[in-house]
Amino acid sequence: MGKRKSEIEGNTPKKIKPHWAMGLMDAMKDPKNIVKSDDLVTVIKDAYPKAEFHYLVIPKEDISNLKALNKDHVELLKHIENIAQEVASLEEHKNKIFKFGYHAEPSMAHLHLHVISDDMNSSCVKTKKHWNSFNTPFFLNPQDVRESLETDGKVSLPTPQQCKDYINTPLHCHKCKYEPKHMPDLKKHILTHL
DNA sequence: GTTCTAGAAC
DNA sequence: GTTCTAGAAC
Repeated sequence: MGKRKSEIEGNTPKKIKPHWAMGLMDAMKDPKNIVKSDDLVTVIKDAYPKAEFHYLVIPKEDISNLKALNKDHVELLKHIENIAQEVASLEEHKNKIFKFGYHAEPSMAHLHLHVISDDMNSSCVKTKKHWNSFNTPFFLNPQDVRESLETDGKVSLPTPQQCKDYINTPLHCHKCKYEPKHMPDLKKHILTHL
């Protein structure tokens, strides 16, 4: 293995978050985004929903991402999952199916659990990455995340290469065997499952 | 994360 | 010629 570019150039390998990655902080503070909150978490609507309903459950404790978790956070994760289930069960979501997951490599700082209806029917879904981040193993099951934390004291994550492969997986419908030619094709196709 | 757009794909 | 996607953004 060759040296990484950052090492060759003598840069610090530690990544610095760009300003846009801090967006959840501000979104969390703005009352108009807040769906519900308690001592431990805030639930907001995703600013660019990737389905008809799309929420984020965010702990108030400053946790950057899954890598920052330890066994002391297991109860918090259980709480996050419970709140996610509560939000999904709201009356306005009657007859909707929801799924829950953490992105393996989130773009935004601050731990957040996605609570998203399974229709994927949204004008904000535009790219293969959008699609695959919710419809491949890039979308991590919350129980699996919590159980690996309980067992190992840290969250078991796919490697960066596995993440790339998940995101670059050829497009496929999440409800049937259909393999679309491209995103506009897929976006038309999913309307048949509504 | 989004926006924009060059050039690939058709 | 138009549609679509992938990569830069100071």
